[in-house]
Amino acid sequence: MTVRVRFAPSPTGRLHVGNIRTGLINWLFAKGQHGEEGGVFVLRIDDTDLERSTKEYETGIETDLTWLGMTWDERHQQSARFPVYTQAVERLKAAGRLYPAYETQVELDLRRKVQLSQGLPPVYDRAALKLSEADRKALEAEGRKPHWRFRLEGKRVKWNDLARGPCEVDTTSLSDPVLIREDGAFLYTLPSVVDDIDMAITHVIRGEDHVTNTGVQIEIFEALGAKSPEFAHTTLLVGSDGAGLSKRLGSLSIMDLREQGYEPLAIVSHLARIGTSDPMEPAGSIEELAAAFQFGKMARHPGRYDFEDLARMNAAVLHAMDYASAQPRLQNLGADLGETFWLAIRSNLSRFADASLWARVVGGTATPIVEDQAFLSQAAALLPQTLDGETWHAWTEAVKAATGAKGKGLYAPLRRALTGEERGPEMGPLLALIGREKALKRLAGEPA
RNA sequence: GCGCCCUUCGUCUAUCGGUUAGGACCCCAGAUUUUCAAUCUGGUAAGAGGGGUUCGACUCCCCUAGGGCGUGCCA
Repeated sequence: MTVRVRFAPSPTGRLHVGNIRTGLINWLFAKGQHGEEGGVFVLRIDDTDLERSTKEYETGIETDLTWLGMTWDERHQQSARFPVYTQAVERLKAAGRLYPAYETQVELDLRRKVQLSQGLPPVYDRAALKLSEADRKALEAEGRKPHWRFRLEGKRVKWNDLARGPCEVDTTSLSDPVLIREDGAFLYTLPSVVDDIDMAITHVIRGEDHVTNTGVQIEIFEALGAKSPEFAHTTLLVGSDGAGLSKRLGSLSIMDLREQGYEPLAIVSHLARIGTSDPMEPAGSIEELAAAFQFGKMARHPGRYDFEDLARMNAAVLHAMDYASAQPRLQNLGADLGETFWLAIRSNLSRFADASLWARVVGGTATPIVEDQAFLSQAAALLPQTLDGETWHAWTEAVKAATGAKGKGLYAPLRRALTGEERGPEMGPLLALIGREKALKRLAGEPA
């Protein structure tokens, strides 16, 4: 059977590292399946909240996924499926599993507080279940509108979780979930189940914050006469301070990371490897990550999201990037000075955009840093007529012999004069790229 | 409060009753017959605390401490 997974973000904000990790794990699991084409990755736009959902965010989600290489095979829109949800509602009502309740949020809050203060679990007491037809009429005559709750069977719901092993949720200790709000809006729970059934989702993979939901949702799957999919609940991410990160990470949106110059492959490799036994090094491609994906490799405790790891990943991705991949982007930066140039600078980059600095040093104007002009003049006099990749070694030997300078005292002043920078890529290839004319001027202390 | 999950080098982790407790990152050192970086090689470094069970426990059980999550007319 073909594996079918889904990723269902709400277009109420940009994708951030927390929810993209869930999406990525789904993608990796699906695409890592054996068989001709791997599993199917379904993108489901969860825009049932019409107030907060926007087209801009929807586009943003697609942009981010595409950029990361997480292509989708199917795309669905929940806002287009309200009739389907209504049908399911009718079936649940007919089965006696959905009942109207009339408490206001204020009343419910108060009741919860009272329960808590008495040391009781804050579970809905099902008062509405005891309402007679006349009671309901009376309440509606007062102008109250019902919200609808799903009547839990109150049993131990069990499943074998792909990530956590055997799981059990005791639904007797849970409140009957509200499926339809007073204003008629569907809450996440029902559309999610109905869609999983209709879209033939075989594996629901999500964060462990959904474990309790799964207990409830399995009951809904059953109430709708459907077989539950497999479930996998992965651990959440915490920040490097160890505090939970999933719900307060506006600053870690994929868009921000992109703007800060992080490579998609670095982001995806990092996210796929946090909390796993795989080494923290970049994969060659997202497909490679998929091939290596296994739930068994993931730890059961929260993984730390560490920016320093991401930065190192990013540098490593750049260091290994071939010219064919880099070339179009170098052109965009106006920094395409050929393959030799790219190979010379890539191992020194931490962000791709840094390439433009070296393009300027090589092809544009640099202002030399001069401390000892006499030394530089001596060196300039020794510079060969023609420069190539071997020149640097021979030249520095000659300068050393002539001046007695060595080590850092020899190389650092030359680097600073020739590039105007304290640090950078290997000077051998760089010198040849800079060329004799510019090199001489810079050694003379003139910007060139 | 209650429920579920978790706790091994600084960090991410392997181990599924007997191991010199392994790997990766960071860090340190050496090499690249003299530079920062990159690269290569080597090295330092760990089982939260307390009780059990067992010939033997990181591994199984209990308690404590700590962390994550849940307990919504959010998703």
